[in-house]
Amino acid sequence: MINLTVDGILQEGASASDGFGLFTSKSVVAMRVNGELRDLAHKLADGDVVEGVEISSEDGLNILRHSAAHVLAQAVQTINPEAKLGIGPPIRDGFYYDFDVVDSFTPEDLKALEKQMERIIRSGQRFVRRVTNDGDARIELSGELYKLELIGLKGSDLGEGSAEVGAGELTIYDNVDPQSGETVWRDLCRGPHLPNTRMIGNGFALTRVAAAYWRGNENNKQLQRIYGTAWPTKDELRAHQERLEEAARRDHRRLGTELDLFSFPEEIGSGLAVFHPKGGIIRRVMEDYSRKRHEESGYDFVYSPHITKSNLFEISGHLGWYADGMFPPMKMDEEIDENGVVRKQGQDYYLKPMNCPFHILIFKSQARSYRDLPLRMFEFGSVYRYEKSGVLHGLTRVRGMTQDDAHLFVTPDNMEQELTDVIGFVLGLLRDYGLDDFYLELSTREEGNPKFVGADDIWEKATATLQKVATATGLELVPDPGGAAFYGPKISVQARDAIGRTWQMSTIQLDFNLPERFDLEFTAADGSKQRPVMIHRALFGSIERFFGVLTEHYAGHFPPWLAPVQVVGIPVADAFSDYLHSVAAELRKHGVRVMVDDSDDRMQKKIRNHTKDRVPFMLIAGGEDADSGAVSFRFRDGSQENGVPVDVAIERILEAIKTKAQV
RNA sequence: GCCGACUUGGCGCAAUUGGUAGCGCACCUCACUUGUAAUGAGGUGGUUAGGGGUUCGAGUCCCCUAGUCGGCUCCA
Repeated sequence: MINLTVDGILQEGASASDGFGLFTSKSVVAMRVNGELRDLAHKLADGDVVEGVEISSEDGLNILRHSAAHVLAQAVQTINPEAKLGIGPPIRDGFYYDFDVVDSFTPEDLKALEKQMERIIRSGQRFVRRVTNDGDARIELSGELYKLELIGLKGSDLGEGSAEVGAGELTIYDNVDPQSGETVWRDLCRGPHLPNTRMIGNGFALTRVAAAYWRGNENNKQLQRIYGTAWPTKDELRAHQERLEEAARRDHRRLGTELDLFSFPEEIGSGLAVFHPKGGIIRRVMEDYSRKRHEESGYDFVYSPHITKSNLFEISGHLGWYADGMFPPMKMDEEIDENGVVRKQGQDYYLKPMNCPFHILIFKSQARSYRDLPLRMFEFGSVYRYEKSGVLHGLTRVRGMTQDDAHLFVTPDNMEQELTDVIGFVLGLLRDYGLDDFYLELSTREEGNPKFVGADDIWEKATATLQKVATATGLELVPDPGGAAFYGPKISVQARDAIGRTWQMSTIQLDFNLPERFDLEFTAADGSKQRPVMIHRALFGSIERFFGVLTEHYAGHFPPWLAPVQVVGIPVADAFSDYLHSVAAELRKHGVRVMVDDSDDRMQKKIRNHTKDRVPFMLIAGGEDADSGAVSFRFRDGSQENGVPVDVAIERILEAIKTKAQV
């Protein structure tokens, strides 16, 4: 008889000695004992504080997925005993397991492995924890070289490998066949696990195979990784798969083709996009509005060339630490005349990977006074970065892009006000584009790491300032210690889209390095020379990327102010084309992007076409409408409103455009 | 960059074990003139990403190059 506190209630003289006795609900799959996750089989001691872990909780799902990963590994080694085990942790929505195998897995292999997993699951093997020690484990797992490496690393920072060996005792989980009582498989593992494999149920699926570097280091061997997903029920698995399908339907690469917005012609090269007329309208409207807002907020518009002599990026330091990410130089060789005299000096020119040094030169073009500051320079600056081929992804990771880039040169005294203004500006503008669910991330330096440049006091002041202005927004603030660039701390704005995915949008970054390198200064009120602080800030990140994010956010249903075609007129029959043309002419006078579909398709076909094209307003007119001076609205969702007087219809359309409403 | 898969007319897809490229949409022509998601008929269009090889014969097999996709690593 022991005393336990179970789910917050004190049980004196409890008869149960483990979780099986304590929790009768089948949905409790593990427990927290004094804060530590334990198997249900864990023997409880007097005074323990115990909480049941529901399978649908975050901990429960992780345990389910981790157990599924074990079953996958067992299945792989059943089919291929030569496979060596890497690590197999739970991840968001699922799990993976890494294997060292001679031949990589195929989709057919996955089918076979799923079948094998089902067999293991149905056999109801028990997961049994066994404490071991380094020496015994090394003997027992002598064939598993990766596991041996993990044993050697026990206690150090393993990242995802921490599912294998934790800080406490070294443990192995045996899979015990319930009929024979024999151990049929084992894995080095910290646990905990489900009581038995049967509880994994049928809500799992293997999803894909991929290569992954052992312990995440690209200098290490690549292992074959199998990804899977696992849920408490088949229905939840199905719901997850439907979420993936919804994301696929919204994929901007697919919509870019379907809606004729942009393409990546192979002839131009990887990661280099062209915008088609319809995408061009959206982009231009995005840019126009951004320009207008910047103008209203006191930014100066500047322009700079796409290429520069190497010298500029030597001063900035980019060639020193970032040359791999830049396109290689255009070499202008020196010319020597017949007398051996250098007529023209050789030069390397580079495509710019960033705009800051150019803006700095504008700052330096004259002596600056504290009265000039803050100085805010804005440019839609096109930059080129030689991203590795494997990382390119639609518009969100490209090699040529245009940043909505600004650099603010401020005095240390300006800093707080300026940062407050910038963050307000950023959030306001993002909201205008239809994103309104944000959180902030504050990236700070790692204490004691010498790679971070700049004086301690200015780091402290800058970090405190960022913290203060970020907190003042009232948004959730996630710390990112050690995530700062070496030259300064930053705030990044993370936005959640319509289906809950988060995208890193704007960054606001302080820079103590470039003002130093370029020896920037201004004359203070007391006549002394002082160094300004630089703030880098991009709202969209890049226009291309933001375009991609908005496309996915709206699933192609751009709000009227952004839609390439805002209104399309559809006559019920040819005879009503002229009537709709006159309505269109009136709309056009107000700057509305409108067309009348007077092709000889049938009306139903036109409705179908323009619905698929995501035109926000379809205006339909036939005899009834023409007679009464009205039109009928049809919207993208299929709803309709008939007999709306033309002037009312026009007013509604103009209002929706003006207010940036979604329809 | 690494591992794997993939690349067939503008788009989406077919083509038994290698036997000599088809379909839908789009496009063009003609007819039809229609009240809320596909009118009918006819037609144009591909040396199967590019190059090389094996073979009597290659979209199908092999190699190289480019591109795409999924991951890994990376993202100043």
